[in-house]
Amino acid sequence: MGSISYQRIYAVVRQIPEGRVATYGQVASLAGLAGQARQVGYALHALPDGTAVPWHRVVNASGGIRSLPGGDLVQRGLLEREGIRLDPRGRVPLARVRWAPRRKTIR
DNA sequence: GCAATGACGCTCT
DNA sequence: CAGAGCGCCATTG
Repeated sequence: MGSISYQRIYAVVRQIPEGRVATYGQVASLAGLAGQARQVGYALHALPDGTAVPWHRVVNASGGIRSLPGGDLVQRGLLEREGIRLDPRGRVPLARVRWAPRRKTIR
């Protein structure tokens, strides 16, 4: 792993429970990187496959998915498998599945 | 060390 | 609702 920031981000993402999602900005704040939503995306992009980090539970502020070309389909599938139905426009209903952090994270 | 890049976010048009 | 512009800053060449 390249940097400590990445570890902070992974630590937060790893705490997102099944059936729930968080936005990049949200993760950034929880990781102590408020305003650096980009870094979160960057970190997840560099995330090696097979890691215990539920990267698919992280979406952008609009509930939309982007990720890699074609990778968005994978993420969509993983989310639906957790019971998260996507909107007609292919977006996550944040109003219902947005993860509410337990105080200091880590329960 | 500098310049370009980027799984984003927010505001204005 | 779509597009454009600006901010924020670690990682990379």
